Amino acid sequence: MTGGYLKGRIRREDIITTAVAVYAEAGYHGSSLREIARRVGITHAGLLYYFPTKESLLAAVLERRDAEDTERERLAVPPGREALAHLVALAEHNVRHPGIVDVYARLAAEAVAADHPAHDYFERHYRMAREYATASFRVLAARGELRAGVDPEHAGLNLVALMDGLQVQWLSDGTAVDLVGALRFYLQDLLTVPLD
Amino acid sequence: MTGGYLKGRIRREDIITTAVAVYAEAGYHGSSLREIARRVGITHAGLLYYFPTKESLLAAVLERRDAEDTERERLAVPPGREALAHLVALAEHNVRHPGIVDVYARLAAEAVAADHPAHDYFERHYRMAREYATASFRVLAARGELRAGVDPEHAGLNLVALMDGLQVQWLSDGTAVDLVGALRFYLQDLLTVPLD
DNA sequence: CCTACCGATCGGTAGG
DNA sequence: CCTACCGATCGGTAGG
Repeated sequence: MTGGYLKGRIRREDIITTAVAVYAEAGYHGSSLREIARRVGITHAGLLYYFPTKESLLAAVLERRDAEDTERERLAVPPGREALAHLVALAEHNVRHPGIVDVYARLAAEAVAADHPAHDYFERHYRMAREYATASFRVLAARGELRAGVDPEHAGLNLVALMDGLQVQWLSDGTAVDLVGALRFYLQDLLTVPLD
Repeated sequence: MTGGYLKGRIRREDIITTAVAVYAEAGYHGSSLREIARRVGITHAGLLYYFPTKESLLAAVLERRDAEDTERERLAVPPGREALAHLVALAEHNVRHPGIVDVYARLAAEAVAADHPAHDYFERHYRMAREYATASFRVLAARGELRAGVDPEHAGLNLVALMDGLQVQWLSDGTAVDLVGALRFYLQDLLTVPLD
């Protein structure tokens, strides 16, 4: 009777995917379980059968993102020039999928509040992103591929901040902001060798 | 009988100041007129006597910010090296007043949604900020004070994005992020003369 | 500015 | 998974 389990797993994934879309439109606090459930085609009480609280659904959304990110980035490419090039590729991917960008830009801003249920997640997320970026610049510096005077720590922090900030402006007005071009310019300007 | 008008004006300002604080904690959609009114010491119906809708209060908050910014920045310093140095000073000021940073980081993220009441405000705000930054880099370039190969347009967009992104990380975890140092590093690295 | 109220919506629970 | 419900809260209005 694994059929029952399979159906439940598919339904759970369906709910998470729908939640991502609704969070993108309304933020976490602005989203309702009833709206998410309606799009899935069940009642909000039915949704609570799968996720017992609103917060537990948010946790599941963030866990999925972590799983995807870990698979795509951290394990796939060690810190270095290639990792930075991959980051540009990720930005290109995101530009073609605005929904993904939207959710995390909104959640990150909501979660600066210390009592937000996703606060710890984003604090950890940012710390790891900074360390990964900084490590990449250190590798470049050791190979003499980093322009003289560039501090890996500052460059790493600024890279993560830049990606976030570009996303907000690009979401606000996509026609006025060349997200990928600006990111590529920032990175190439720091290197003494071609980025890719 | 201007006393009545004066009292009303003071009360209005009081409501706006309180709204800024509540928006910082809960965002715009997460804030309630009742909570803002409670802190002011009136009922939510009383608040609606001064601001007939929730949205009209948000508009008043943004208008005040515009007035402050215009006075402090646009008119005071023409685009150029000094304008960039002033931007660092503004960041130093903001770091000492986290509440201000908090509201606008939250609102900007909420307002990427096209139907958000502050959407147009932020679209305009970002466009003007980009133009001001870009103009500053153009002035530097004309004087030979911009490092070779630096595109003023990219540098301007990236400066605005960087400030936004740094603010979110700094709000998330103030102990781990040197906002002013990172901003100063970014700017100094683009110039061939001392920033200040 | 207040009291008193409206319809709508929220997250969550009981019981099946 | 659903029906039916709970207490709480929301923005806004009437009438003073």
